[in-house]
Amino acid sequence: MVTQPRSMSKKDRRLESERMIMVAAEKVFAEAGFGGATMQLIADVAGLPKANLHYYFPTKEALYRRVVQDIFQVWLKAADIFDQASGPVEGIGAYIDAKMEISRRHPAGSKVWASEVMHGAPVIQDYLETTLEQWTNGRITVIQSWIDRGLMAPIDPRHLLYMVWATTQHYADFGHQIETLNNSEPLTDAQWQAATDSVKTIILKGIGAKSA
Amino acid sequence: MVTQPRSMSKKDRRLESERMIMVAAEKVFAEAGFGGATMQLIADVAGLPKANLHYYFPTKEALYRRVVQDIFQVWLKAADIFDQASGPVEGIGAYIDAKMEISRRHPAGSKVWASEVMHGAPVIQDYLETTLEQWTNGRITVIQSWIDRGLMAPIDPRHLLYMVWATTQHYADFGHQIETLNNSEPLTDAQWQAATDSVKTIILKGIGAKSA
DNA sequence: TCTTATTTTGACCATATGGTCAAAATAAGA
DNA sequence: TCTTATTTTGACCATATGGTCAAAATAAGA
Repeated sequence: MVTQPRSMSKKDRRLESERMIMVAAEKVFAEAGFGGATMQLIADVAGLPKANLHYYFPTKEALYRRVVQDIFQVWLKAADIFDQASGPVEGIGAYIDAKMEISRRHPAGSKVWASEVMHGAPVIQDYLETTLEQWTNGRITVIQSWIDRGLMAPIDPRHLLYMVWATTQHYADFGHQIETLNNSEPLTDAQWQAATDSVKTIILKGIGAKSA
Repeated sequence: MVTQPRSMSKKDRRLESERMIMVAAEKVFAEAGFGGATMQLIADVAGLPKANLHYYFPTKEALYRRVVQDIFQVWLKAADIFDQASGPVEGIGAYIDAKMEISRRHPAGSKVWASEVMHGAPVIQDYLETTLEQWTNGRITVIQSWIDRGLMAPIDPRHLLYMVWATTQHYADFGHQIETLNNSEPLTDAQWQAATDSVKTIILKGIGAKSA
């Protein structure tokens, strides 16, 4: 099946077209913002006529909404690591690893998310109030239990979470600035590793984390 | 002079109009992004007819450019504190204080800056390559000297700076998310203080900072 | 008071953009 | 092979938006 797939099934075409559009949309929304993105540009990037986008996604906003929801899922998944950890060194360490990896692999998604929140979360406000709040409270409980067991210093778990989010996402959202300050070169594997190590070292030491 | 200033001098009118427009523009650009902002909305917020904006600022882009440049100046100024410090506890501590204060007082400015950088810095790329790079290298030298004098652990100064930027600006850029997770209430004075303290505690402890 | 330079403003224009529509193409099933 | 349901696409439309312009208003100076 290496040569021409010639004709795909209707179902496959649909899935493939939707995927092409979503990928293109994520990229364009990240680079231009919701207001600056045009359906025509997304269509060009996806390699489809503009009218076709409107066949799959009724409006620009509906397409944007789907992109943001997708990103939120990736974001949540990375958080699972937290729970199966025995203590802060493992849990927060692994969470930082996962979030740095996402920043590296999905910078566009991170930017779309940042942009959405910065503009007051017009589209995912309900997610913030439900899913995100629950997730956050759950993690706060876990961190608090580590504090209670003497596995880390009595830091406000909330601000610790914000610091992890801020720092890891910064490498995606402000990637352009970081690249410019790196002689306009993308970070190498080694530099990403050094960045991740620095972040982990400072935070884990900063909260006095002990292995369980 | 408490009552009607009735007629202002031409010079004053010019200055006041420009100021009104800049303030309105910062707000609207922060809330809607460059692409989503309209000259009409900026005019409405400024309380002036749209045609008047174009008398003072030839194009939307020129107005945006001025807003971004203004923000960059505030940003740079906060950094002066760094130099007159005797060691990391004082220098980085004061820098975090200053940046948290900016996040609190000028959230719109911070958002415009974040948005500009996220979209590849189309307007202030030259500043990133010149002023920002020089400032960064200068501060790296200072931090390195602290490390050499044994006043802090051998952390890569670059990643330390990124962490400070990321964390402090997060409280402005993601202020909406933080507010949502705070029962949809803005942070109180005490909460801002607690946030600032948390950030300072974790980072200063994380880099093993010693008073000079 | 009169003239001039600057500032303000409503009306207007060209263009870009989100979205629609109907005809053509194509896969699925009879 | 033939019919039907789904998908694709070029052409088109209404509207929003950045920007222009000339007339009116206003402050500065003679």
